[in-house]
Amino acid sequence: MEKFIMPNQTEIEKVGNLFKIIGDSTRLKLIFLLLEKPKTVSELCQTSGCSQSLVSHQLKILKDNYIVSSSKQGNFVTYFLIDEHISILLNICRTHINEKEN
Amino acid sequence: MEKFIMPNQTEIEKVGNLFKIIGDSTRLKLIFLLLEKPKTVSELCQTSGCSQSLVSHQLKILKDNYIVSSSKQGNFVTYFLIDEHISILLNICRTHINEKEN
DNA sequence: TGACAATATGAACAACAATTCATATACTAA
DNA sequence: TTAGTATATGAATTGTTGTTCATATTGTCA
Repeated sequence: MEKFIMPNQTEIEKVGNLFKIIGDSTRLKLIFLLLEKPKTVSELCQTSGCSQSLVSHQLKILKDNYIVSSSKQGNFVTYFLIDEHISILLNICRTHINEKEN
Repeated sequence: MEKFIMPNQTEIEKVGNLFKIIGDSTRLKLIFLLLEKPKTVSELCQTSGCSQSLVSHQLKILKDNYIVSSSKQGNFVTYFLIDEHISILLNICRTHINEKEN
């Protein structure tokens, strides 16, 4: 049990925003794909089955929220997850789901 | 580092849904208030500053998603968090935010 | 340079979700 | 039973967000 400190409204909104970002199937799929290993936009399009435009739009949102970063080699842009918190969050969430639902 | 297993579409949607539930400021505020200790609807209205109707609506969503439960004594209904996963999720998220933003 | 490939982006649309308002239900106490 | 309190809920509205479409940008290689 961690010590609990009630966050102020600003922090509540930041936390809420992070969960909102992850709380979308398309973005979450991209995150899971990147969890395996870094990938280019076109690889993400293929493996996710989403359109190129949609993938780019959602990657931008993930990037603006410090969840992924990218590097460019020629025409290709490779995206990767920035840190491990996301991975931990996802694992806890999956545990929660498996316990609470059928 | 945890072992990684790519989830299927169904699991992705479940995980996404859970994050979506938490990813709303009003619900998150209620969760934080309940993290301190169980509270009645009217207590939640007072401490959150939200209308009674809004609080009830959002509590229903939290309940439908197995995040809170409730018990009734007379006219009053006390809500409480079901398990500790939420608390862990929130702490990780707060850590993430403090590291990545100013 | 010109043609092509990979990615990004603005605008429009459609779907969805949060909030409010009015009212219903359930319970208590007189 | 009646009045009053706590909570729940349906419908309407408003705001937000995901997705698509068309097009722009950036880089490669003949």
